[in-house]
Amino acid sequence: MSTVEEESDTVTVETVNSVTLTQDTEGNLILHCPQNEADEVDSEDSTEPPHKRLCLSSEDDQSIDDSTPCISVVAVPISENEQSFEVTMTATTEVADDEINEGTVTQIQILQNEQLDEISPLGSEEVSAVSQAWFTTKEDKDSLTNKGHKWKQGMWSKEEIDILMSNIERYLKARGIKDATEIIFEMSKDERKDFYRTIAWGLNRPLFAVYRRVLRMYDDRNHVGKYTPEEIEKLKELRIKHGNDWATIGAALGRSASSVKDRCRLMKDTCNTGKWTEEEEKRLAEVVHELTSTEPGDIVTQGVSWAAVAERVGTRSEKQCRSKWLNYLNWKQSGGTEWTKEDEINLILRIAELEVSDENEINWDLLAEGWSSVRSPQWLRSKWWTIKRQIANHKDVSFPASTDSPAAAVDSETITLNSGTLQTFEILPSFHLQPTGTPGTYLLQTSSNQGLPLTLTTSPTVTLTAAAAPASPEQIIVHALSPEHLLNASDNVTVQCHTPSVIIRTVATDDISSVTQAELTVDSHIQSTDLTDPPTTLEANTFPDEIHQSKLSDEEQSAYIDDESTKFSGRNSTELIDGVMVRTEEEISDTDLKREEDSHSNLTGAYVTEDLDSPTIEEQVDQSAIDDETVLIVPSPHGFIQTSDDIDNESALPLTTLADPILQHHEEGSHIIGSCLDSPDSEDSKDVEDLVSCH
DNA sequence: ACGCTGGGTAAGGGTAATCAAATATC
DNA sequence: TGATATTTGATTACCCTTACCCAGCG
Repeated sequence: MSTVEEESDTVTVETVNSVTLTQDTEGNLILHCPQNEADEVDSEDSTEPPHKRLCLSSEDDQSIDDSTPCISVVAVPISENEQSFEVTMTATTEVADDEINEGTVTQIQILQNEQLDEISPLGSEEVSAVSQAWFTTKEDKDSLTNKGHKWKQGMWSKEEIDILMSNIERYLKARGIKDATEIIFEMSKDERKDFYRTIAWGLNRPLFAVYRRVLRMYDDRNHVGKYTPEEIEKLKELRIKHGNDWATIGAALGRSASSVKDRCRLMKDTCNTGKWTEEEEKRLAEVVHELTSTEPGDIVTQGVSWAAVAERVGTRSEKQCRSKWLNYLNWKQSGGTEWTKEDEINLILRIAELEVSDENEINWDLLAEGWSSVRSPQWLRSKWWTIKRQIANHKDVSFPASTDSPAAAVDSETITLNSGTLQTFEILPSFHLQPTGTPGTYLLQTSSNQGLPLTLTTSPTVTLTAAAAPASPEQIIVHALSPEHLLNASDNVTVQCHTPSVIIRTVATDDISSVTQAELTVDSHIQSTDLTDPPTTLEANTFPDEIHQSKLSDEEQSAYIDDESTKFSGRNSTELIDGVMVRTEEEISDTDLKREEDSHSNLTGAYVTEDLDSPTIEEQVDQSAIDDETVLIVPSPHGFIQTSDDIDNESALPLTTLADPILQHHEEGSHIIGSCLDSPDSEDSKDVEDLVSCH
């Protein structure tokens, strides 16, 4: 506990650890802490620089939570021998000032590095050490590496940029500076002392990486866009005049040095453009193999000096050579096969199986290994990106969902299918399943600021989320359709999911008391599906009773089960109907075809086909009832299909916690929400492939 | 003189977005 | 068969790391 006294330009805060906080005339808060006392809480090897973090907490000691202002500062010894260290708390001035001005009692804790883990998302000793190191030399890097430090490389994630921007913002605020460019481009090194170090906090990147990024971000000569023919001409002249003095050339062109440097790399007097001739390709292959000491037919994706290759090829730039080789020629020469839809699905599944928390963790080399239709790891990565880009909100969706939330949280991957074609794939944040009181019935809830986990774009789209929460006894797959998709069912939509059995039914508005709710109904006592046996059959008689049927379309419904396959089948083929149709599809493998033959044999085939005499969606859902909801009901693999009673809307409904965010995000109105429960104990269930068609 | 700090530069491997040509589909 | 949509190849603006350099300072 500490008391605060306020002075004209200096604030001193005494703490239990006798830490002294002062504010200088520039508004910086400076912490003074006797070394011996710091040692009490810092048992670190004294050879390690003291990286401490201050935590301000209110008197009621809410400990460390979101409501508690936490601050990050670097504690740097004033000198090796002095018994104190000094900290500049630029990032937290506002919080500190508030506390101080209000005269509240503030507690300052000095946490050891280990403790930082508890309060900082990225906080760890490694993070501190890395983000405060410039890495000037190879030795610096090796030294940190040898100490077990690791740091992030590659493209900056949105989260990292957010942290950086936030750090900069707080730095500016603390010093009353309006524009960061003042610091970056106008201040002297001395004036901006500690700027980069301060804003690097919380980032697991070396200081020079932060420095680079900040320079790029705030350099208005960067991001200027495409070079005009005039600029190119001028660039050529300047290049002759100034050689590799990129800074000078850039200044003359109003471009950043790196921009003009990069542009010059693309301009080679002898460069051809357009289609490669056979002769060029031949030469490229020869040069690559020669320079890498490999043989024709070998797969070469790394360790190639493209500048050297381009030099020898003569008619192409290094970029052109690299692109041609990695995206075509090497694959062609080594007997690669064509990329198919199955490959695409396979890619999605393989990535899902990796269960990596960050896309950057994906080892594309490993993933591409032995995959004949993959042209190169780099190519595969871009393929993945292409798939992702097809999702409208892919930029807003973080890669993985964390799985360590309570049982009700389900991590999901989403696959969007459009008109029978696999369109997109993404992994979404957690969903929350809430028991409704009706056994086997859950509510699906998305996190507060998360949009509907469904990609409902201009064309009929079904999004399917495949749950992968190991802790959840019943995994869930959800997909949805906008009402338009049902009403304008001129397109076929097929959803494939990894569950042993799927049954879809629709529920009219009247059946649902709240239009803002989405209901997932799961019945666990229906017929059990033996996933260990190849084609498993879902019995037709397990299908919903009159109530269900009244909500189902006239069309046949079927569920397809394939426990052998770990892949999604490629395409679909569904004819359209009015309403909702559940139907088995099969298209790729012989096995599938065989099952198709058995589709009407409920007990032996992989399919369950049912003819339901029910109104069509069009009949049930009129425009005035746009908020109607359609529920897809999917039985647990080990369970049974729910009876009509179970699915009774009245029993299932009063569920108000769900869906508002979903529906609000999608004004189209009603959606079909379906769930597939995956068996908790069966790995096989993951290998099950279901095809459900909705029309 | 030397090591450290805090930058700074050039080179080049790489990514992601866009454009255009080729091909498929309606 | 022609229009349109989709796929694929090529291009390019921009990003990031590596390796090296340098001035100022204690």
